Amino acid sequence: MSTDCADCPLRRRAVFANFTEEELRFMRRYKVGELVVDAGTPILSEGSNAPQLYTALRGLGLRYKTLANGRRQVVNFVFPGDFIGLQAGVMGEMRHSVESSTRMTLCVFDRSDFWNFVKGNSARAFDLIWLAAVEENFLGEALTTVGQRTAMERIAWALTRITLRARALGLGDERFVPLPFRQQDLADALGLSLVHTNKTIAKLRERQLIAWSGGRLSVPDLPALAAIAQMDLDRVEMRPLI
Amino acid sequence: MSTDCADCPLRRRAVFANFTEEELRFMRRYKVGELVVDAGTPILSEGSNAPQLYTALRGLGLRYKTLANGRRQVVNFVFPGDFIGLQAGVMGEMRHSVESSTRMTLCVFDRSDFWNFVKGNSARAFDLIWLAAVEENFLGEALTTVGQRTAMERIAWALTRITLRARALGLGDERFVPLPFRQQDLADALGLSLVHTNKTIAKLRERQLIAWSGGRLSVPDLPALAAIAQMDLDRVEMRPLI
DNA sequence: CGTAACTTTGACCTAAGTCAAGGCGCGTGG
DNA sequence: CCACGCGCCTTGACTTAGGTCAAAGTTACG
Repeated sequence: MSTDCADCPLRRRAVFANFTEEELRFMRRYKVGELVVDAGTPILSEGSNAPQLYTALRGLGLRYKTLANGRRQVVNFVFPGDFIGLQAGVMGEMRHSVESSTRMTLCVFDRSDFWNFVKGNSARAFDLIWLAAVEENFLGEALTTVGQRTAMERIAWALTRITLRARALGLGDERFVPLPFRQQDLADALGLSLVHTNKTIAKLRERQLIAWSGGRLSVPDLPALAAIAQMDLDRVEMRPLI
Repeated sequence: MSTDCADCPLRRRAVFANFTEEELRFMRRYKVGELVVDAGTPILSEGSNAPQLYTALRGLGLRYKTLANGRRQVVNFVFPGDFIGLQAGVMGEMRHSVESSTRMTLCVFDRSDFWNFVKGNSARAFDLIWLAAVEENFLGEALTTVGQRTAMERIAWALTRITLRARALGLGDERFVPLPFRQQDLADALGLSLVHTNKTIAKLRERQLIAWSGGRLSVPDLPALAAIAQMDLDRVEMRPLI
């Protein structure tokens, strides 16, 4: 059963820009359905010329690239509100794969409508540029993290980022945030080995800076964690929704 | 003396999509001038709310981020045709700095016109999305490189990418490609120390795979270099021009 | 309950980092 | 005109953060 855009679970969240009635009608024209996938399902794969684009509505996932030698780089984590398939929409081919880490609900669009979508509503076009710029910014930060920070700093950075992102979306409660990823996923995101990731997490745990088990993360003192990561906690940004 | 868009040095290059007369007129409306800067000049800086946006016309530069502890991550190299300041245009603030490595010529736009620009021409809006998606794709690849490849692979990857990019733009000749960056820049782009970068380059030189001196790079056997980097040489992409 | 998918721990190894000393080309000014 | 200084590249000796291997715990679940 497909939800109407007016009842989209994301619209209620404060992070997302508000839509007018007219904008809502416009969006409704492009939504072709809803997709629910189980944890561990491939959604798009690298090199594929996907006919469908998505917006994540519920659940978490991973974006990753695979090398010839089998190593894997997790490029980002997918949260509700993320647009999936921009590269396919614009370049005709995905350059990374996307897979669910929990059960996910996705809002489905047709790739063939992409151009009309951009043409038909310049506010939405602007939002897509915004989304792409935010992603670009994130990847620049991730690159900086993997290129310049120590293992301890990287892990602190990733957990801080995830906590911020999840809280902004109203996921979890004031104590816990959902973290359904495996340590291997985190390791692959940060360019670390699984073993070293595990040992570094253990250190953070000993120092009472985090508690992570059963797919839930608790960060009692976020500024302290952010300080380890050498990051500013300032800037929080409003995100547009596609 | 500002060149007219019709005579833009980039339009002649085959990589760039062609403009109609009408599109040309539209672009001309937004160009407010041309800027020439010497090598080593800061163009935009992280955190700044730049009033001007640019397209690189001639010369090469660097995008980079600086950490609290002074370490620097070079996020990308700037080539002719690159749009500079998208983040400022859309988010109001740059999240990385840009600096010239050679004398550069830049095409100047007003940030305040950005919204009208997007609104006034959906083909240009589409191009901006494209540009952002290409950058996102590049950063994902760079992240994968820094996260998963060895020092030797990283250097081979970077030099292959640069050679491809420069050749596509018609820079240099069939033998040499301009490479005005310092080894420190390359090291900062790849998350390696200067010393290790130098020693790795020396190995590639011994094996006759590259020759780099005097700001010029020669790669006699690109497929061999690409093979070391574990990359596909397939996909070459048409780029739009702003 | 069995088993497969994760996490944890310990012992050992190596790719890459750090430190330090030269080298080399080039521009400037005595 | 040459020498001094400065920015960049090169090389060698030594250190270390993080990787690899291997084996034992823990969950989650059919």
